[in-house]
Amino acid sequence: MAEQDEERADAFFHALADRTRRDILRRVLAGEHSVTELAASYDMSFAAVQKHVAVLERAGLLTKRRSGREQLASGDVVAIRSVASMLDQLEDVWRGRIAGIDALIKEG
Amino acid sequence: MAEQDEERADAFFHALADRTRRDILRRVLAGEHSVTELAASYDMSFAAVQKHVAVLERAGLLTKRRSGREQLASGDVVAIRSVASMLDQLEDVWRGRIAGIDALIKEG
DNA sequence: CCAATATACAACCGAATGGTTGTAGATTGT
DNA sequence: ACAATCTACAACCATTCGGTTGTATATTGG
Repeated sequence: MAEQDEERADAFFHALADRTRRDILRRVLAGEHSVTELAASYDMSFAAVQKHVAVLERAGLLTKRRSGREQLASGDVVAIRSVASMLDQLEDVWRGRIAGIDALIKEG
Repeated sequence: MAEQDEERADAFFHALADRTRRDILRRVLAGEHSVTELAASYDMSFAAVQKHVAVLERAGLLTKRRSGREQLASGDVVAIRSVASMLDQLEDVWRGRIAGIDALIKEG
């Protein structure tokens, strides 16, 4: 896998490795929400939530759109699909092992 | 999602958020490898690699089997599938939004 | 039995993470 | 114009992370 893909993978998985961020992602996948709206849902400071949103944005899992003084966040389902496809690639490696074993059995 | 699932998700995504660990996972998905064998592949101490293996093991992405003085590590494809299904659930949330929009359009 | 091998784990260290408070810049409504 | 609102970001702090070295414990081969 290319270096750039590894960096993307680092960012993706790191962003997903926090339950507050996963929860934020669920909300913004269901529909647009301003940062203030999101922050109201959690027992932590606005700044903390804003940082979580920024992590998700840097990872490309979420995009923001300005609307007046609000910043409306939206989940990016395409990015989520690309994380899923990384896992599929891991599965393919495993299938390769099985295929190898099958080949050995058939050869035997 | 239940508390226990969130903990599993934390462990899964955290384990996957490091490229050395993802690489180890690829190797042990392809076939069994001892910790020493794995350690030989990376430019870091044996102890560092052993810790990475331990993180993957705690997350349930890898299992070990003793063989003499060696510990043979093997990737668990079922665990990987369950990470993928967590992403599928996120996708479902997004589909719910689309379904909602479609409904609105049809109503309108 | 004993030396070599394979693993595990503790203690430590610098950097990153997840949280805080405080400050400052846009934008809006009156 | 100006007070209120929404957001961004810096500085700080405790904890976790990813690495190190060193030590201890099994297991094996000769």
